[in-house]
Amino acid sequence: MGETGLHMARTRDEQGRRILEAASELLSTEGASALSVRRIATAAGCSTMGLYSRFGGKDGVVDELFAEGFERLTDAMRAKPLSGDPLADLRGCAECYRDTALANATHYMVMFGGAVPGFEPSDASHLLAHEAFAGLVAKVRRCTDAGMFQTFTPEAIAEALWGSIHGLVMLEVVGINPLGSDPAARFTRALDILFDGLTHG
Amino acid sequence: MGETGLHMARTRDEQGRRILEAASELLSTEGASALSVRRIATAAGCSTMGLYSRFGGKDGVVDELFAEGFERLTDAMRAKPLSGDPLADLRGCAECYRDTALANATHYMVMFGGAVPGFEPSDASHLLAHEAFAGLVAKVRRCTDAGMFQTFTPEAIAEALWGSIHGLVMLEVVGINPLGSDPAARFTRALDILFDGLTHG
DNA sequence: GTCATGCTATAACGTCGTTATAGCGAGTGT
DNA sequence: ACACTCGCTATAACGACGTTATAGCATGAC
Repeated sequence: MGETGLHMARTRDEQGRRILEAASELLSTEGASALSVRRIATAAGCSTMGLYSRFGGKDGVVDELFAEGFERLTDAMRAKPLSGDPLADLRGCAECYRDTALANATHYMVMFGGAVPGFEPSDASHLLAHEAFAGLVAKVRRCTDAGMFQTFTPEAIAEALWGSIHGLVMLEVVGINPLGSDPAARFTRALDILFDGLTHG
Repeated sequence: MGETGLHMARTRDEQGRRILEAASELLSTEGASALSVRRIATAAGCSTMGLYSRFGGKDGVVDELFAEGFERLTDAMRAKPLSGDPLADLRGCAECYRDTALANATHYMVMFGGAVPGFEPSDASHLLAHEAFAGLVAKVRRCTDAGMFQTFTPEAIAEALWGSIHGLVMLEVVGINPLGSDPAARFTRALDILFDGLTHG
């Protein structure tokens, strides 16, 4: 629950940590619309200027939440132990991605949904996102190295996988479900199709 | 360019049409952040109350843009003539979806990206979205009827396809591209994998 | 002719992100 | 010990936002 990212505990002072924790709590419990400078400052027990002196403004705080979301995603996928079956590991990674995204739906909307109107992630945060993607590429490469996928490069496969997974998760997070079907089963079926295509059926 | 949806020309008066046209123009040229009540009213040549008396507020106008976006999507996909090859038609439908979404990127962000903070589509607009999905299901059913896909029901396949396509398009619209690869080739490769999976490779 | 009704435009309210400003406490040079 | 600078604080203000209240004014009914 309350545990936040690692770097914030290192580089920020007590007040800065309180601000980030208050912002993360607000985002988790009330969504991105609750992320106002005044509300964060009040919850953190300081004035609005506390955000500006430490983070340069609202976007600076949001950028930390953006990074926090990616850290949770990468950490969750990294935490899964590797088995002898690269294919099963990759599938587990996809399921783990979905579980983590749903468990941090409001963070996910900040990361990919443009939930904070003018926000653009910093270069450092973009790098975190890139690292998360690199982890997926590595898991795909284990399959291609084992000769399980023969169509494309690991990077190309990871791109297609990530895009597809992202779309399915995104529709689930925002609650779009034209047929009212079970999202978990829907996700599993989509993975079935994708993996059938990758292993050439 | 300036042509708007059909229903707005029918049911709205001159001023209402001007408001919707100004809003659509603002969305297309400057993005969702330019969609403020005051700016729309000024561009339409009326007072802010003109929006409230006709559309009940900002969300009423945004709901029309939401519907307009779905109409453009369904119209574009319906406009493609059917060939004798259901599989090629379905692929063409997917490519058409991407082309239309990219050509109306700001509309697409309103429809799926939550670009307007508090906006929730009306029931009527939800129905339009459902109809768009039904069109995709019909195109999938032509393939299953021809015995080309044997794994799942047309609805389940359409769900997986739509989610995957949506994710790839969404990442492209917001400019996320970790490897800097060509988006069109990326999209085509993802479709290759999906269709390989559907036809059992 | 008088009244009611509905649309109009203006003004106001509360909130937003951001900036300007003034106060204050710590460190520094002499 | 004292004046001075500097960084951080809190308060207040600015412009813009969505929305609401209000008053003016047209038109139709009787």
